[in-house]
Amino acid sequence: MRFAEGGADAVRVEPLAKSLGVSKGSFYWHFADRAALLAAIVDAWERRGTLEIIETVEQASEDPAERLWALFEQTFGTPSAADAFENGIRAWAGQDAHARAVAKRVDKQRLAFVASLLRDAGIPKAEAKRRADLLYCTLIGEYLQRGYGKPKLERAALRSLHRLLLTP
Amino acid sequence: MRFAEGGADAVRVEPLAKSLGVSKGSFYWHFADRAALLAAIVDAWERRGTLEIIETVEQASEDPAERLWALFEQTFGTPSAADAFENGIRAWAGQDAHARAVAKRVDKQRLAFVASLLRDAGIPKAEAKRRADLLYCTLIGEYLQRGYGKPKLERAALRSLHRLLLTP
DNA sequence: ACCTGAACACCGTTCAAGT
DNA sequence: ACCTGAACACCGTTCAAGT
Repeated sequence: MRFAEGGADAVRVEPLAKSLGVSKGSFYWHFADRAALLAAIVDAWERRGTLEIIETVEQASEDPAERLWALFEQTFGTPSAADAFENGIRAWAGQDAHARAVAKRVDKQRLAFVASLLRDAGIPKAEAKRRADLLYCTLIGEYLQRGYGKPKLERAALRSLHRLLLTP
Repeated sequence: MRFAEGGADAVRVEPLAKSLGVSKGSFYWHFADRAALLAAIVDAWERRGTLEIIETVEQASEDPAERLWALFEQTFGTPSAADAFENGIRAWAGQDAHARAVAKRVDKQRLAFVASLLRDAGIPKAEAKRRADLLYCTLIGEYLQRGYGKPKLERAALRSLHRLLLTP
């Protein structure tokens, strides 16, 4: 999808219509306007953006520390188009109310999950929340950097982070 | 500046010319094209984006741990237009070669500075580098979230991070 | 040296008209 | 129910012509 490459501005109706071999007028039968198409893209992301990862992590192990590591591998692991998608959404959330609402909901769910993981690993509740926030910032910062360069955090850095987050 | 609000796409020559009360044709006397204007914006950011912070931090204290805290206050402190500017640059670096080159240079300089701060605080070299990467990811992740919501990391989270980063 | 105005291309949007 | 084609607005870019 174009969205994963150039973000919201790369989603243009005339080129899209051309690549589908229809007139651009036809686009307006399917969507009210360009904003509606973008909203549909954002909505699709919301559906995929939470449950998938949580399920994988919960099936990975029973041990909280191992679960945290499984989460690291799922999210910091091999770069994919999903990273670029995240960046596009967040950049666009700065300008679009709907994208903003969706991004906030997704963030909230993910943060709650990470915090519960850390509590299971024995970190007190308030500190678990703070560390979840830290981890989440680190993750989306890493994604942002991947958008214009190589992955920044290799395995050794992730192992450090894993250890630091579980420090009593 | 428009760039701090909507990023690179918010920088348009016709509206700019209109707001300056000149014809848009006149714009092309001062800049080769829109890309050249954006390049100039990015270059100005590069000049401000490194030295300022480093100087402030070095004057703040002699003690490495206090210096690290001063860095936290400088960078995670009160949100400003500079945060939004960072986001705009990084988003655009995904699509523009010049912005990418500048962003990488800035990242490199800042990371070297943070790593040296951590080494001064007694963290071994390789681990200092890893932790610098972690801190930097966290910072730009925080900035990205500020683009569409309230600051995520409050003082308590920052103090946790400060302590974790200095853990032997 | 700096600006204007007209021209063209590209894309978003609308809409009457077609099947 | 779905599509076309023409029309209009907005903006990037060029360029001959003005001062």
